[in-house]
Amino acid sequence: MGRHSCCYKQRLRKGLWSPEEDAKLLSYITKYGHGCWSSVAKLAGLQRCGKSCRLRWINYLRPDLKRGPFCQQEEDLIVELHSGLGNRWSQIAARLPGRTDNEIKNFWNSCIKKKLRQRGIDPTTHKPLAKTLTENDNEAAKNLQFAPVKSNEDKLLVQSHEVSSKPSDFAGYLSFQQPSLSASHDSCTGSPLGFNFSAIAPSSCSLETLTSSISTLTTFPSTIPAFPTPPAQVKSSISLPSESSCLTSTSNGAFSYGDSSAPFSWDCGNFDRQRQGQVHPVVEDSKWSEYPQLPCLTGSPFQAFNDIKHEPVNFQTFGFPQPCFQHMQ
DNA sequence: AATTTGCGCAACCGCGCTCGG
DNA sequence: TCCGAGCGCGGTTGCGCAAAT
Repeated sequence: MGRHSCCYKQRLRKGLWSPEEDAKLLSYITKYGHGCWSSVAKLAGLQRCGKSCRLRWINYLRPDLKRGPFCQQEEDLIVELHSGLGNRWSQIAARLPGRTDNEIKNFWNSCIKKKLRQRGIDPTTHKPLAKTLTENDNEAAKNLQFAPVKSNEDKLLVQSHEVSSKPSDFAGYLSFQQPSLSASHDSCTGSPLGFNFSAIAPSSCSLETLTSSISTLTTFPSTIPAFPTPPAQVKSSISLPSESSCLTSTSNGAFSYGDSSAPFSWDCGNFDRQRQGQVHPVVEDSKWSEYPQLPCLTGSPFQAFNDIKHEPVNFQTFGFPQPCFQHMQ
């Protein structure tokens, strides 16, 4: 813990607050409110800088603080919000009454990060850890990713990753596991955009098995928020990740509304942290030829993978509600 | 029993923004 | 328009305690 330069100049106290200091600050703010923090310090008779007083009040003395350990519901909400907002702790805290940004940040860094990693999820991207992205094609094939996601009948889930296990495990895993889905939201409107789900596929599992296993997973849990009603007319869209990010990104099958000229668009997900939660621009029909196109991936995932595995291309889009497949390497 | 290591959390740092003079 | 003070936020530090050695 360092000390503010103003504290040096004015020989102000640093470090932990004593109960007496807390009492002074609490008593003063309860009576008069805080107003200008630099004057609070003086008027309350504290040898502290205003900044320190503000922090102490916000993180500890405020009467509406909840305290105590985070419950599972709060933890889930933090993960969900973080997937859309990133490290914007103050915005996340605004959605958790009684919790401070500092508290949430500490909880994230000390607990949640670790838990996510244990589950094979990258805490930064909220996507499966991409440990095999640089390995050879055979290895990449085991990590084939299935992007979308949702059919007209509110069915179908997403995607695979790898793990070493018996082929038979995979079918069982998908069939019996109630997946922990996380919803992604539009950061502007707050409306749900899509869902992330990762299932673990054994490395020895054939892609045919994998495909059939996915098809057995057909029901959304009832807790998933309502999906936005798609408009009558749907327009395909494409968004462009940066050249570097496209090599390491994963897909979550997010839906997004386009701008006013495009009633609805859908893409294969978020490509890097900067773009997460943003509404991607809709590409005009006439501009499509300017972008790298993949083969139409309406066949099996296996075929799709074979078609695109050597292409350093971003992704493929389809009109809602067609599923598509994506692969990164 | 003494020492080391790891972890959680409170508090500080430093940057960028806003606002008033 | 410029400048400085104040504020808010995300990142970082280091204290204190418990577990491990």
